[in-house]
Amino acid sequence: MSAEAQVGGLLPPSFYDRDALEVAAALLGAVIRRGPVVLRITEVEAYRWPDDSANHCRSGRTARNAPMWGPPGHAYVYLCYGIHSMLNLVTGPEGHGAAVLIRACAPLEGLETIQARRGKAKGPALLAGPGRVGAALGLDTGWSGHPLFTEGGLEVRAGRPPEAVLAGPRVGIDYAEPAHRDAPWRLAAAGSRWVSQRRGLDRR
DNA sequence: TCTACGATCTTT
DNA sequence: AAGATCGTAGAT
Repeated sequence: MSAEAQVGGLLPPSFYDRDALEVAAALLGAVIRRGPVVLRITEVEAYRWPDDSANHCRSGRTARNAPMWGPPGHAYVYLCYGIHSMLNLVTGPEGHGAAVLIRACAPLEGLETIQARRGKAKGPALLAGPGRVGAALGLDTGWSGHPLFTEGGLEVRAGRPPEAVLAGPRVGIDYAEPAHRDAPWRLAAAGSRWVSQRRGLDRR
């Protein structure tokens, strides 16, 4: 069976219209496509609403996080450390500031394009780490707010979920309150090579 | 306006 | 252990 045959239809906005942690779990195994590049999601983090002190929306609406407050099923892309374009998928009803960060993917198609977009970057972990996912898809902040359920743009499609899932604390949010910093809101496909910073993840 | 720093990744 | 690299948010 080809990789293409495992790719389902576009996920509708209703798919995203629930708690970010639920959506995160359901997104493992789903497929992201932009042009020739097709990726399978292997690692995600939920940024929930309300009551999540690691969430970009924790202190209200800003120009940057505006898409997170909007309707579900849209991209939220922001620049991190001046270098990395981070892809999030907006969840929950309009008015809730929640999203799922895509942390890692397995490449299905478009390896040549991905390779070209890597530039001089080295290392075997091609798509482990949210910065690399953004780079592989050729994203920048101009994609923030883009719908994910329309043909031909940035598409998210149904896929086959993993057999087992790992969970652990989210990465890089030491500033959050302990309850949120330690919450196991990071999920990954067990046994996948395409998972970043494997430490701290346990079978749930 | 100014300043500190971040949901990162690589190299040393 | 630290550098690259810059937009954003909160303070002034």
